[in-house]
This record gives sequence, structure tokens and C-alpha cells, in this order.
Amino acid sequence: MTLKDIAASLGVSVNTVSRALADKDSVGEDTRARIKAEAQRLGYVPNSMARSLVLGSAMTLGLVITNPSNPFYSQLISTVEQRGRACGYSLMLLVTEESPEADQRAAEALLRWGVDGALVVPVQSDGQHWERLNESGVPLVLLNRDFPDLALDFVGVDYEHGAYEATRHLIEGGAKSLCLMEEDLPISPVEQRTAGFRRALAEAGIEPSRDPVLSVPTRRRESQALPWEPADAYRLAQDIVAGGDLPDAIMVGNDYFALGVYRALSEAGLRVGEDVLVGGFGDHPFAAYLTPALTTVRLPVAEIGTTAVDVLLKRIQGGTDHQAEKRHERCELAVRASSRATVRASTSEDTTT
Amino acid sequence: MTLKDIAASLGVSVNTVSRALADKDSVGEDTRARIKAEAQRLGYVPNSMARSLVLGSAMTLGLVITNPSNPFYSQLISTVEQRGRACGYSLMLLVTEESPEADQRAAEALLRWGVDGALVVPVQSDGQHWERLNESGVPLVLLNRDFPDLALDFVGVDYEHGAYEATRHLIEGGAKSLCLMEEDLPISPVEQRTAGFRRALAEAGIEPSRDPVLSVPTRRRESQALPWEPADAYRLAQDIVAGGDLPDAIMVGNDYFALGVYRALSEAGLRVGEDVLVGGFGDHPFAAYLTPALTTVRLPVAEIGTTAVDVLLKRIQGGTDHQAEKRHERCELAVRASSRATVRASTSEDTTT
DNA sequence: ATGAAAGCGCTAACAG
DNA sequence: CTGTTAGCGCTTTCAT
Repeated sequence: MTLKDIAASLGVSVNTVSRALADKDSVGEDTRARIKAEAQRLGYVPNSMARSLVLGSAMTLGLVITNPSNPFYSQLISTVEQRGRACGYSLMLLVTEESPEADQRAAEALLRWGVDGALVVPVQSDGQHWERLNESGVPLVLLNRDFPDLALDFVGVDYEHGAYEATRHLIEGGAKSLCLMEEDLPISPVEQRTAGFRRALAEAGIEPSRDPVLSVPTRRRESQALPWEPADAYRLAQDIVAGGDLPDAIMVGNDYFALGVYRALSEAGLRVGEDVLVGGFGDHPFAAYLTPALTTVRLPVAEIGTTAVDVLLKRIQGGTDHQAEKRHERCELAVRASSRATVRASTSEDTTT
Repeated sequence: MTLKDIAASLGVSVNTVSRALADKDSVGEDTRARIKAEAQRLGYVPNSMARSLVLGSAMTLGLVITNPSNPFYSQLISTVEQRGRACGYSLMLLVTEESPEADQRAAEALLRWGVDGALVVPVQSDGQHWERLNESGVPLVLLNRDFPDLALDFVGVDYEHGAYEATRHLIEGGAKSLCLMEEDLPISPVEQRTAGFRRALAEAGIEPSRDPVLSVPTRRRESQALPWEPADAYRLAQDIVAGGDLPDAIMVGNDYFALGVYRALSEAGLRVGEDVLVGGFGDHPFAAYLTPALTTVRLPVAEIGTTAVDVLLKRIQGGTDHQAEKRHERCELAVRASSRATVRASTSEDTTT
């Protein structure tokens, strides 16, 4: 079913049909009605591809994600898709699983498809292809992971501040020797959290003898990146426990690591929230339901998703005049039992996220 | 940069360029080399839209998901995207958030874009538009939720069997009065789990006086479906505890519900795995790390994703001749401490999922 | 081996 | 108000 078919069936010209269906003026009321009726009858569906070709816009956004299984990103996918569609845009999704090659291929694919713009969580080994894509005229917004040196829009979390606040909270709770467990990816969120953590330590005058920032090795399994494995954090935590000088507070870069830490500690007969305080990142759905409930930094995922889309759309419409803007959205600490030495059980308020 | 530009710059015809770049025969070796070099130099990128328009295929698959935040679906997104891209297909993602209207709009969008085929987790209120889309010539594979009456391919989990096995396991563990907590969506997985649960009860000669299948109300929050809220299960579990006749085993339709159940029970001074056995569904990353570790049914997500893509591609290539096939993949019970009255702590084997 | 011409389905400029 | 013409970028006949 094409415009041509309708036109033929009605004995009018193709573009009268086009205009009638597009509700343009300069079409007789009766003709329009007849055309619409016929279109309905024949089950006409406009061909987006042809339309895009001539219009020069596919009304499509690209979304490049490293790992959809990460709850932060899965929520982002949902938000972005909905916000985009609300503005008339379809979504083309690309998954990179932390592979630099996939990241590069993603940039090419976006260029080929002529998306109107793209939201990108980059594999942060190299950002040149993203810069090039942007220079090719495809507006880009980096999500969550920034290349500070590149003049690309960015929307993400203020991890530095989040880590700082959380660490300070632990210190105020009495912690004197703290450590931070982070995934071993060279990405800006890790850097920022590390910086925030160190700042809090420095401000409190805590000077650990050894580097308090520990790296949890990232593994890969058949085309899947596994950066957030409780098992890996579990092993590292076991080592810490076995190693002798136990910290009295452990920060982790994501809530999944906290699961491993919980287990290692409890197996060693240590009580989380009493012997050792624990703080996480992400406020994943299970965090409030652990025993003890996990203190964690809540990330403004929805804001980030919708803001990113809005920034991108402004870029698409407005052109490329104004400077790149880097937005770091504030996050909020959800205090629960794992960081309150004095409190035994969590209150039910904590569960209503 | 278009073929035309390259052609002009080299003084050859457009379609010589086209064939040279497509590595077709009937192009002189020297010409081809010159053309390729020039294409490289000018940074030529083929326009997928124009290509699709003339070829009649966009090399694109549609993926319709109700809720990306559901770990089962987020993993599915990842698998499908990768498998699809490995076969040369791009992915267009649509999110419905359990909204029947969005579900309908998704079908239209797919038709407009002329995707080569689609994988669909349908909002199961009505499947007619999917049937129509399929009849319009867009091959379709239903994911996870089936319309048994419609002649559409389906790939999903054998929930009936999974629930049956899990329930039997609980009964063998000594349970005499069991209940099942399910989300209140009218979808085939819930039906199947319920059926499996009931079959296990019946076989064991257990005849509860009241209906043992309990429904956890699904809520919505600003364009987001929340079918799996620990808080909701928590409340329901509280009611059960308060209600008097406590079951000695609780099955839940997903692991998130188990979180709520754990809390309600422990707040009532009941010990999971001793006073009350608990079994879940999904084997979410946190399941093995709860205290006690959660016995749960592991779903073959990766198999389902890749199988679904393969079935779809066969459909796309093979045509629409053979009958619809419905594949229910077997799942596997991960037995852990929450269902072992005799075991106190979980062994570390359980954690290496 | 190469070029010219036609067309995918649609929209935008012009005429009339 | 409507029809004609042209063209988006590419591929596929068909000539040469």
C-alpha cells in the first residue's frame, strides 16, 4: 500500500494524497475526506524510510549502552525511550558490553543510519570516534561517563559529591579506617568516586598507611562484560578480612559489591553496621531489603535520562552554536542500618524509595 | 558525501562507484582501487536509509519490551541486540511499560519502519494488533508471554515445569501448607506458574482450605509499571503473618517478592529456611547473596534470546510457510538455604552462578 | 568494464 | 485547490 495505490484507486494525483494525509491546507474538504477514507480502507501505512530519505531526518535517536543488565542503564533505557517517543523520536539501541571495538562500530552504525542524534555511554578507552561523529554533524550527549577533554555535552551523576557525602557519613558514624572497593574500569565515575572518597578522608585528617582504594577485577564471559559481580567483591572482602587490619568501614562503588562484602563479613563472624559499616552506590531495589538494610547513594536516574534527551533535542534543533555543557546531577544519600552502629534494625520508612 | 560526489570527483558514473564499493564483479581493478581510495579520503559513509528504501529491507529488527528494569528483560535486550547485530541487523527498541496503548502504538511503529521482523513481549490484554502485524507480512516472535490461541511463534520459559519442580522441592523439604505470591497481571507466565504450583500440590495430596495463590497488586508510577515491588510483597506477607494460619512455605513469582517476604518474616521473628521455606523465580544476581541464600528457579535467558532471534531470522528468510512453533525452554532449580530446613548457612558453591 | 536510465515511496517546489 | 516535475541516495536492469 503506497500513496500511488490510493491515488490510482481514487483517480487523483499522488501528492494530493500526500498533502491530504499530512493535513496540509490547500486540499478540498471533500477530497481530503475521500482520500482519508480510502487510505483507511486500504490499510495504508506511510513508509518511514522513504519519508526520512526525502526529509533528511529519520526522527530517530541512537542510544549506546555498555551493559543493559546494569540497573542504572536499564532504567536509563526506559526513560530515554519514553521521553524520546514522547517527542516523536524512535530509538535505535546499540550494546557494547565494554568492548572498544563494539564502541567504534556503534559510532559507524549511527552515522550510517543518519540518526538525528545520539546518547552515548562510551567505553572509555578512547573517545575520538565519538568526537568525529559529532563533527560529522550528529549531535551527541555523553551519558554517565564523561570525556572532560572533549567538547561534548555530558549529563551524569555528581559521583564526587556522592562519594564525599557517603564517606563523610561513615566517618561521622565513627569510622577511622576506611576503604573503597571499585570496579577496575578506567571510567570517569570511578575516578570521581575515588576523588570524593579521598577528599572526605583528607578533610577528616585520616591518612591511611596503605592505599585505601581497592580494585575489583572486571571479568568477561562470552560477549558479556561482568563488571559488577558480587562474587568478585566477596573474594576481595575475604582477602581483606584475612589480611589482618580490618577497616571499620567499607565503601563500594555499587550495591552489588555490597552483597559480596556482606557475605564475607558475616562468614567471618563480623556484623555489618556494628563491627564494620558499609555504604553502597546506586540504591538498587534490593538495597533497602538486605539485613541490615544498606546505606547507599541514590542516583537521579530519571532526571538524567530526561535531561539528556532534552539537551540532545535542543542540540538537534538549535544547531551546534553554544558550548558543550557538562551537567553533574546531585545525588542523595539514603541512610540505613548498615551505617548506623547504634541502630539495630532498619525502620520501614527506609523501604519506601 | 554521497556516491555522486565520489563519482564527480573521479569523473566516473555513479553506479560504477556503487558497484566498486559493493565489491561486485565487472569493475576494473584499477578503477575499484581509485574509487575506494577516494571514498576513504572523502570519508564516505553509505546512507542506510536510501539503501533500505531501494532494497526493501532495513536490516532492522524490532524489540518490544514491557519493562527494561526487569532483569530478565534487560538481559534479553542485551542478548537480542548482540545476536541480531552478529547477523547484520540493527535493533529498534520500543518500551511499553505494561500500557496497552503503548503496545498498540508499538505495533504501528514497527509497521511504519518496515522492520524485517520483531521480537515482542506483549502487554497481554489483547493480541489482535500483533496478529494483524504478522499478517501484514512482518514476521513476529513472541517472547516470554504467549497467546496460545494465536498462530504466532513463541519462545519462552517452561514456567509450569519450573514452578512444579520448585513446589515439589519445598514439599519434599517438609512443607505441608504452601502459598504462592504472584503479580496480578493477566499474563501467561503467571498462569503457568500457578498451574505448576497447583499440580505439585495436587500430586502431593495437599488440599488447602483457602486458595493458596495470592495476588500482589501491580502499581504504576508516572509512566512506569511497577509489577515487582518488594514493598508490595512485604505488605502482603505481613498480612499473611498477621492473618493467623502461617504457611510453612512460600513460593513467589519473582525474586523481588522474596525480599519483601524475607523482611516480613524476620520482623515477625520467623526464620526463613527454618520456620518458613521460601522459593523464588529468576535467580537474580542478589538471590545467592541473601541471608539465607534464596532457593530460586534459574531461567535460561541467553538461550531464549538467541533462540528467539534465530527463529525470527528463519522466519524472515524462509517465508511464512511452516506452522507457528511454541518453544518452552526448561529451567533449573537452584537449591539454596532458604528451602533447606536442615542447613543453616549456604555453601559457597551456590554463589558461583 | 562502464554508462545511461529507471525506480524504491515520499515530499517540495512550481504551474495551472 | 490540484497536477506536473523534480529529487532525496542508492541499486538494478539494460545498453554500449
